[in-house]
Amino acid sequence: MLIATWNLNSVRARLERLLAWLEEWRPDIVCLQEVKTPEANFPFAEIEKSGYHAAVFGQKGYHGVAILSRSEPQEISRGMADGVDDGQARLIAASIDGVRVMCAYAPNGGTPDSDKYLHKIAWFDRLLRHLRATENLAGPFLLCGDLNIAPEQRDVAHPERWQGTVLYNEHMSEIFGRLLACGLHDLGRNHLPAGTFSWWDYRLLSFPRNDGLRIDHLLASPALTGRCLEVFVDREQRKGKSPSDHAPVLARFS
DNA sequence: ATGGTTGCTTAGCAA
Repeated sequence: MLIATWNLNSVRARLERLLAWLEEWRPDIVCLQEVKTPEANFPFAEIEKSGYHAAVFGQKGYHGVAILSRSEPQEISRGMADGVDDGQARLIAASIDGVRVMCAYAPNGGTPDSDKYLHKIAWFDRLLRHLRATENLAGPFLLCGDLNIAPEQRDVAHPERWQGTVLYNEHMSEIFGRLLACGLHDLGRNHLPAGTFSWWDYRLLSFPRNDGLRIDHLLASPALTGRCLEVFVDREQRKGKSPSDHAPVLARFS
């Protein structure tokens, strides 16, 4: 079983690339972030033609998440259902082939002194409550997505330059640690060598310089962690004509 | 210190 997470940065701007990539890897489940479209404009037909179901939580212009799967998704839930509505589509979950899969796009956080950063912190507080309240972390569970946190020094190409940013600082590492304290395992930490990244800024020739961060994650419950055979980043998808600024992260399970 | 690049939507924001 192959499961992937990919911040596409617009599903419509990168549909041809996505379809070719689905054909290349035929993953069983794909968590997409930043689809940047409401459900009404989501390319369901093209994706279904490729043999995939799509569960979508969309929004006009910004954010938006989706789960693609070869088997039909069950028990789809959108958002956190905690009475808070920040108007941002960042979370969708579904049960597929006996695995509970949650696809998340965490707030970026803007700058450390901004309201956006406070919103990021509050969002993770809500996510942790939501996880504990609604999901069975004792079963096969996977939290995938762009969490906008590089948890450790090994996840940052130039820690001295990134230290203190919204993507890499002690508070963010502590929040990431609280996710792990729920009993989840960071599959990338277990299977990827230090210095493996998933995102490179569009600016400053970041990718050619490999000035990247590992901010896209697959966090698995113990039931799944033991079945993880390998994790890899498909860097080819950061190359070529109009790539996303993120590369897909894939995990293979027995 | 600043700048640099995308996508969505059409000037400016978010990343």
